[in-house]
Amino acid sequence: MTKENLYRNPLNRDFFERKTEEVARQLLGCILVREVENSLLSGRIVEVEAYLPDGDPAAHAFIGQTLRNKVLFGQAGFSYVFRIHGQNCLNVVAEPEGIPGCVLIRALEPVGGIDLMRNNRKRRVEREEELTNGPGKLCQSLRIDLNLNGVDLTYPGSPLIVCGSDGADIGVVVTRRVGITKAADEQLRFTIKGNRFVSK
DNA sequence: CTTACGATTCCC
DNA sequence: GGAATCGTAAGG
Repeated sequence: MTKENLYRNPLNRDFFERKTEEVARQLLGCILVREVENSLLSGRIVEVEAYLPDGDPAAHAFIGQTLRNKVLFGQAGFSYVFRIHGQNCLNVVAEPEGIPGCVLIRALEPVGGIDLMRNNRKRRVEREEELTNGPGKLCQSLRIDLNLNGVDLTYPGSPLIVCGSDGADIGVVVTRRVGITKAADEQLRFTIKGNRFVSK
């Protein structure tokens, strides 16, 4: 399969309809592809965090369904985009319908459209790592905002999809989640070992 | 309507 | 170390 076709061939919904932690691990190495104005911006997922559907005080679903988080309670394989501290964050919905687990995409290794990513950033970016080594940064670089909340990431025609891993052998490191105050001790952050695009 | 609050980023 | 940032939820 050519590279071009590979990046337009998203994962099936079955992939996402599993335990949140399992989806988080398996997402490492997968390619996030954003289509904007006939251009493709893409990156390999190198850092994620799981937010569990039950008894996880740090999860947005913990307080029950609201207008903001309702997509979490729907089908797996959809995007959940929210804004915090003036920045956007991208999540992928996991688990069968009605069970509100999700995976936060925290960092990417840029694959395609790197010049465009630089243009999309508000600040001038020198090092390539700074383009996508944080949840807010990668959303800026890929132009992901609240308009992309609730997008079907498994539909080939979507402006945002997730494609399969290239199959490269990776080591996975598990740590505590970062940047949160509640349930911060849970070992729910997964990163690709040694990858330089993992956030600091 | 008002207010408090972050799953962040950037600058000093 | 601290300011900027802004949509959301909850309370008056």
